[in-house]
Amino acid sequence: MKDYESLLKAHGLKNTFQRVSIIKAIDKAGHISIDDIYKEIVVYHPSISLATVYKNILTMKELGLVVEVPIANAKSKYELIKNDHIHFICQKCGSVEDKPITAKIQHFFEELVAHDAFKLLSTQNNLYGMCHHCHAS
Amino acid sequence: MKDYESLLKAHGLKNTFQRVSIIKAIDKAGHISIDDIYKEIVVYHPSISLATVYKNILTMKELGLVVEVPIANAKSKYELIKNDHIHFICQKCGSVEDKPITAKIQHFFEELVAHDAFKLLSTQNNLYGMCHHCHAS
DNA sequence: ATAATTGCAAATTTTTTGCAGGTTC
DNA sequence: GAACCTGCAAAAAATTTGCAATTAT
Repeated sequence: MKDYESLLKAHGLKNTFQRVSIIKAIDKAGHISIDDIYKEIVVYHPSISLATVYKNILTMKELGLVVEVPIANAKSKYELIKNDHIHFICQKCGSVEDKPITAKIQHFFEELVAHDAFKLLSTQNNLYGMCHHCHAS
Repeated sequence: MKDYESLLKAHGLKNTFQRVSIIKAIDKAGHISIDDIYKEIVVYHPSISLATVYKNILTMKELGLVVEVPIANAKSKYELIKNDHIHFICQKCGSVEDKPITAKIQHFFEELVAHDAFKLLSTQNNLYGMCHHCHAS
């Protein structure tokens, strides 16, 4: 991802410095909490308000630009919209990594929901444990 | 589940009316928010305090008796500990249903983490969409 | 009897809101 | 210039804490 301005425009949002900063922070981190988005931006743009981050995350979520990743025993993180995937969540350091979902699994999910007449829209698959790095230390 | 007293004892917790009520509410609902646990108990035990529910959910979570089910765009719900499974989450009515995870999926996850030297402890798989009932109406 | 647990009230933290001034298109 | 956005401060909501009284073992 690079052209954040177009991304905003495509979703009917005005192009502000604050918004570009928010998207940039999410894109850079991959997965990041609201608080951490704010902390990152405030360094180089001290006048930004936390309320602005909250408002924009809400808007971007509603427009489907950003997706909330709720995490057990932690605050939600946010990611830019992407295809369904699997999260490796380290319970020690809190890191979140994406892994591709295979067609096989996708298919399995589709079979599962079909059986129940559940209309599937998206999936979130969190694998909790310890990342390589934390496990080694 | 039926013998809530033994469940508490097994986790080293004293057997109080409040705790049994909390576990009973979770067991009955399957998945329920802290607020709703409180609302359900206060009807027949008006002196219970919301703080007690909070404190106990925290304790039970730490002891592994109860598991937090974080949900995108909603408050976390709680369930009694059980084997890993899949959640069907209706984005209209908020209902959560459990579906068994198959050996196929388990196996897929295990292969995936092995490849990354990630130490897998548990999984949470949320399928978001619309349940049969809401979809029909 | 002892240690744990509860309920209350207050404190803290998190999130939302209203609005005046500023900015984008 | 119109509609949209921002920052601030205040409000509301959610969660945690301290402590005296109560309860379980």
